[in-house]
Amino acid sequence: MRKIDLNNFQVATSETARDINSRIMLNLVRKHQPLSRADLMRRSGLQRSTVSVITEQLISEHWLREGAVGQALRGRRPTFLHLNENRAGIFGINIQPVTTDIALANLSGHFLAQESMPTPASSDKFVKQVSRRIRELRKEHPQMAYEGIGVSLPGRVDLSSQKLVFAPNLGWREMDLKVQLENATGLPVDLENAANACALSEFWFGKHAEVVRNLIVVTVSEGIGVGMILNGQLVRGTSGMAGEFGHVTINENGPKCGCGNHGCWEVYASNSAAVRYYSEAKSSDRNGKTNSPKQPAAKTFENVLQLAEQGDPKAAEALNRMAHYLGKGIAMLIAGLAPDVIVVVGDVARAWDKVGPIVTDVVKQRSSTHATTKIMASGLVPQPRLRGIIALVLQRHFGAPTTA
Amino acid sequence: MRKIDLNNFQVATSETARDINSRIMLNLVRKHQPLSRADLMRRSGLQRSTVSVITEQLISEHWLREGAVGQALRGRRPTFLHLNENRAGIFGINIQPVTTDIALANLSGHFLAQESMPTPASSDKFVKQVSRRIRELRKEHPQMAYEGIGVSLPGRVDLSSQKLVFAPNLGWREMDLKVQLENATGLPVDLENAANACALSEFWFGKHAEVVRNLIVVTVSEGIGVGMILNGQLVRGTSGMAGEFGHVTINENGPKCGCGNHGCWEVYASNSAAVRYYSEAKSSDRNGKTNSPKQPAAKTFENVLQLAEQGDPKAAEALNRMAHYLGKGIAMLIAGLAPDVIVVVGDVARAWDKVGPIVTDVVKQRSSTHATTKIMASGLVPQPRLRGIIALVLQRHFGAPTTA
DNA sequence: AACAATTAATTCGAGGCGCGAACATATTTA
DNA sequence: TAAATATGTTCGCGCCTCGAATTAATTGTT
Repeated sequence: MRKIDLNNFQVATSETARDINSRIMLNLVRKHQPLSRADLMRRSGLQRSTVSVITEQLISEHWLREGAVGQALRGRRPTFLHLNENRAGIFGINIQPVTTDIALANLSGHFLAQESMPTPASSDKFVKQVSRRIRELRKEHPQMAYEGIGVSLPGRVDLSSQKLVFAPNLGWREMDLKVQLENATGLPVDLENAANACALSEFWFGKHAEVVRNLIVVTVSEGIGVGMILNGQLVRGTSGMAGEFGHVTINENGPKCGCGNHGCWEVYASNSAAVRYYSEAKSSDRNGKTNSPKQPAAKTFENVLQLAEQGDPKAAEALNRMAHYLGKGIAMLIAGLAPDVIVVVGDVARAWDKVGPIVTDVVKQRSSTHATTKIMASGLVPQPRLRGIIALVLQRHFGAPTTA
Repeated sequence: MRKIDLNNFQVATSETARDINSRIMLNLVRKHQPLSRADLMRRSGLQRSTVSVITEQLISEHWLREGAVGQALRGRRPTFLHLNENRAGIFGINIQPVTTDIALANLSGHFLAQESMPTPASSDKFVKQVSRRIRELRKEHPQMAYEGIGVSLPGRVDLSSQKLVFAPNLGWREMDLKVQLENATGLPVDLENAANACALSEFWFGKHAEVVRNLIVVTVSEGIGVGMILNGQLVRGTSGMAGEFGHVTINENGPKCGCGNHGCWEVYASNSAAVRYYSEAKSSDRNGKTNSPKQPAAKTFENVLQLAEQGDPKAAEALNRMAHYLGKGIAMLIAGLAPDVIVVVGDVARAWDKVGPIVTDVVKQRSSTHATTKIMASGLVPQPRLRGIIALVLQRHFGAPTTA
């Protein structure tokens, strides 16, 4: 149960009940469509009359549309209701150090357009290029009602100022991306950390989305990010800094991390770590017997994955070590937060047949508690960052209304 | 923003708005009392007429009572409103391995009675003794309207079955304490883990309670427990197992923990750890030069605290080490969850002048993020477990209503 | 002492909303 | 063709908040 926030509450008006119930109905249609008014009545527990009125209102506001007439063994046939998917067009932007993706999605999270471009060197150029592309896309899809823009970032967004802070991998300096992009496009902009976006993606579009209320996403790339859904909502912490479990110290005397400390989790379990493990194994080989003079170089994690796939034992060993440490960190998350599901996102998910069992083993060995967390690799939801960003904007209409 | 849980939602009725607004008003009075109807109007933003009607209703339901007439420079004088503290009597029971506390509190969290007894050896005896004592207390305070019983436990409570599980320090076997106690007393019973209870206590009665929405309590005794308030509500995780950060591995090769693993955080930072550090230092002395033949024995953490207070260097060193490891774990919590406040509860809080600075140092050294978490010792709220248990029951009436 | 100004609190009609019964519509079965 | 059954709509009732008007109580001014 939530405590009422007396510094930021909202009283109920005469329209509050309608707001609550129409959101519930909208969600029921989203989940179970197609659905008749009678179905909605049964699933919601509202009166037939109430359902009728709310449905009429939602249709007039273009949230729902009537579809085909269904079958019935006896009696009048039901008129099916559907989400009007074009009611809200959402732009999703996924900024990563090298590449930036832009997508246009509808209410169902389906992409109407998707494209990539090199990430501009400065935020000014970014705003210019992206806003031009968005103007063009709007012209190409004039039938949509545009809701807003969601941006996934490889860093943290300060909650109060909505400015980008702490994004070491991106060269941009602290800046007000939100206001600039809003001014350039005329659409409302929401910023969100990439790990949080992935968590939202799994939470709204994942296969377990229907039952799970506590879910954690671990994004593994050059670093490690954690996005947490607890009690059915995103955990952002003070000023949006929550989720930096990647910088929890695993070993004080470990290698130095980009954050300035030593032996952070991401130093041991990120893609970069696997590459390091591989090259270390290689060089130790050179120092000893050169039993494999033709051993190929692995400059990227992609290489390591491929080599492991091809049966290279050193690459497999590097993956093993990475998986081992991944398991340690995940064990920490399970002990402390006991989520229903932990989803691993990133290139490593492609080798989950090898990595997954090791992670599970390490976790099993360390879990004394009765927690029954499922660990799985992403892949069910393609483009998790973009999808999550869509979900972020989606929440405005499908999320629980803010009452009290 | 929360996602609506379609497996467990609540539609709005015509009374929903009243429910929301009267809870808001109840909370406003709780925080700012005494308060006039006009004050409530200004603070809530509701219409004067609405405030008047809701006030009348809350008075007729005995939640509020009218008090003195206030002063005003001009115009009619306001009639002050107060919480009717006796509207709800709540029994708080704090079970610990050795001692069990029973308290009777009113709506304000003030104790009308408080007593202790040795913890019974079995749950059957516990139910018998406690329910008899509660019957007697009810007779002694016949003016109260009794709301329920809250029980703080040194273990985890399974969310779905509401049974006590995973309480290694308590000798009782897995059992249905809730139902037994409800049958014996006729009052509704809520069970909660002790760390969670402390978190609730700080959240509802602590000095920062008015502004903070993300708060973590670390309870330090024989083990370490963590209670988390995130997004203004308790995080219990799947089936109530969240918060076992005490069993996160700090050092794989460390001493064995009661949970079966090695080198858990609580092996390094609990009271028991400090006692171990002290006795290790002592024995190493014996092996070397016996420079302090009269060095006293320290069998309990209490001893270590006293010795450190008296200037014993070995005891101070033991506390230092404990503080150091406490800092490591707290740094993990800050990196991952970025709460506004972390409160340390337990005997160690009494030595916070020595322990606090060390903890802060370790955290500062490790925090690369911009999180601005305050770390403090408890002490502001006496009897945190009992108070938290009161808060747990309090939430039924003062918490946000469950809408959608 | 009388009256205006000011603030507190109540009253009352209007409009939004959900409830539930009655009614209209549509289809199958006897 | 009539009864049975299911979907969907209409309408009056009661609950709720809003906002204007009204009553109540107090101070300052003339």
